[in-house]
Amino acid sequence: MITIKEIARRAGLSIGTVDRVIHGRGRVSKETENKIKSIIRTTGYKTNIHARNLSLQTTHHFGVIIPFPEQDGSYWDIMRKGIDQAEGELVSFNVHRHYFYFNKYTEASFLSAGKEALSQRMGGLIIAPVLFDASLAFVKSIPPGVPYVYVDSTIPGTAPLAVIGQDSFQSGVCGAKLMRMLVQGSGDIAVLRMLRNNFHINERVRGFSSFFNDTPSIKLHVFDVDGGADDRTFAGNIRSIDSITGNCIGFFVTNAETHRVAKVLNGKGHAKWIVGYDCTWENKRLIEEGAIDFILSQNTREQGYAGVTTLFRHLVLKEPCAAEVHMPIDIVTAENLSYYQ
Amino acid sequence: MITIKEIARRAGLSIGTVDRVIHGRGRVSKETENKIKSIIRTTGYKTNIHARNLSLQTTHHFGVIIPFPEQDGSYWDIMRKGIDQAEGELVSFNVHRHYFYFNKYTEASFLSAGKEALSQRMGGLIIAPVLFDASLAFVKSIPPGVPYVYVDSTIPGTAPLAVIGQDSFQSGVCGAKLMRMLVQGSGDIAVLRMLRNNFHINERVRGFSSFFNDTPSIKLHVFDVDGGADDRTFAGNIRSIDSITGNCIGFFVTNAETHRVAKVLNGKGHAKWIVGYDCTWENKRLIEEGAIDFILSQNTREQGYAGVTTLFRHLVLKEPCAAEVHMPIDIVTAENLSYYQ
DNA sequence: AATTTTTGCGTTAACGTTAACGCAACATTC
DNA sequence: GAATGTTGCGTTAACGTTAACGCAAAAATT
Repeated sequence: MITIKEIARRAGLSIGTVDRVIHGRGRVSKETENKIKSIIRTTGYKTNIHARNLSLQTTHHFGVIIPFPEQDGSYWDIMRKGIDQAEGELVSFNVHRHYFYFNKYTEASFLSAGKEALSQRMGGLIIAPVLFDASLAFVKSIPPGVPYVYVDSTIPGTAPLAVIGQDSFQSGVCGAKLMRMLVQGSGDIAVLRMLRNNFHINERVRGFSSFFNDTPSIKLHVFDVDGGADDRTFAGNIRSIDSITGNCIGFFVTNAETHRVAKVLNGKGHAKWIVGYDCTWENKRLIEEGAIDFILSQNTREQGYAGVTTLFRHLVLKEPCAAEVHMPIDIVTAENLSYYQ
Repeated sequence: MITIKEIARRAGLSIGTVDRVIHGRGRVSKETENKIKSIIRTTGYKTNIHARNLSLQTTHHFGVIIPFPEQDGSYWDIMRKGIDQAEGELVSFNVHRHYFYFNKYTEASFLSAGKEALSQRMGGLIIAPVLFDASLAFVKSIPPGVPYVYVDSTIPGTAPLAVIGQDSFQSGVCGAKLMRMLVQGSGDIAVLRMLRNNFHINERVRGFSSFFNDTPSIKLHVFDVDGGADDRTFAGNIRSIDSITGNCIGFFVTNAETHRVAKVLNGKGHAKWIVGYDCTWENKRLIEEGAIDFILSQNTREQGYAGVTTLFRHLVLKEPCAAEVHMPIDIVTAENLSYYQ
């Protein structure tokens, strides 16, 4: 591996000049600059990461702006696990994560979390842009030079370092395939839209429905359900949906609140087929008990992990990284449950 | 972060002595040693990885002893992808992998590959111990100080740094669950044991069968099939199995040769349900075409990746690592296919 | 013409660890 | 008692990069 010293020797210059060229710090003649750059190109010089970090002696602070861990049925707690794991593996590089939580139901909460992250001068940001307008506004206030990656969702028209997420439409299709295997022949299926105006959830519904487009023997009923309601209200809503349709034998639940639906419908014995989302603790427990049949995992933990490593590769290793990371659509059921978290 | 220099200062000694204690290089009095060790404990000293690597300036050579990539329906080529990816991510650490392929049908081939790896003085080894006796013999000849990790399988009674693999029994159970959904009601199912005396394959058969223990409406027929046979012979064997049983509507194929079975049975239109193993190129293509219904992935790519990173964490970072890594049992079907490799 | 500023480069200490080397003081061997 | 280990420690150069500092010479401003 060629070093700066060797480049300097070949160019008949000092390492200081080479360093200035590499970092574009100026105070170098055009001619010298070109000479050094050509040597760098032809020799394929790569900066020694250890020497750099030893010399720089910097700590890297990553800001993580996500909803409170317990929201969405503790969905965000899973992501935190992945983030913490990544931080643990990168201690040697002085990488530290700082959480700035927000309430996913109020824009002000998001904005203040973002503001706080910026005021604490994070070197990079991991953002869950679940609130579209607030995210758009906030992202514009991020100083240039501070890279940010999106997890879970994305905001078109912005310039993140990377987008990490899952194809929600296709996951809906996948859910439909599983439901089709459970509900063979003909029957009615309820699709529970757990949030209005949520891109992910709408895409899941769209993907699910598309699968049954040419299947007249299956009838879909789409219902809006307030996933944030208290247990009593929620149970009442689910029960009334069940009684309205009467003969729905399958329920597709479009977010991590699947367990709450399962508890109402399959609380005493298995009565309905249930396909839902996300490997939260509660959902895993209910799969084990047989109350949920399939869970589609967003690989939430891996999303968090990938968010940190992406920032790490960019900020610490200064290496290029993929602009889009598509998480696989994991199918989780009782028989392979224990290997997912 | 505390440094060696600081430890030396607190102990009233020089950094040379501290270094000797840390590396157990002797030439230090018992009393001094204890004093330094206690300071290390109380301060939680952790060696600076960058300084170490900068100083050591070593290249790490990892030997990878696996079957020829094209064997087992190119199964091993997938693992190679994961290994190469890991190497790519670790270039900064001067980590290099060297392949020593063997023919999985001859022990001599394995032994010579292993011998060659040792003669080239690899710092660590990744071994696929698919040949039990040969692996056992070889592993005994590995010099102490050269760590090795197993991928795919394991050899009890040996002392690998880590074992990376999948619970084959449980994957068989998982395959049975999927088959049960495809073959509802009653019917006959063929189980193709693709290799004799192979631990993994036998476990998969055992897991699959156990699922149907209490299901009298399903009748299982276990057949031994030579997965190494040429296409003509192979097709003949599959066809004769099909005609012997006559009414088998589901086929459980216990290794990556699933595509060859699917080509024979579902070559023209979907006639039989097929559940098999491993996301090889051919298998993926046949899932897309609808000739294979479900594939259980061993996460082969991730196994290779984990093999390299495990050695890396041990040899380069000198950090502890998990002794057992269980890969999830990924369920792959047409609707989520594109996100797996 | 005298001054300040800019340009273009070299020099150097520092980051933390490693391991070779040096060197007293003491112990052992012939 | 002279020669030869051994023990227990300190000193130092090196690894490659960074960035502050210094300093001529040339250019620009008074």
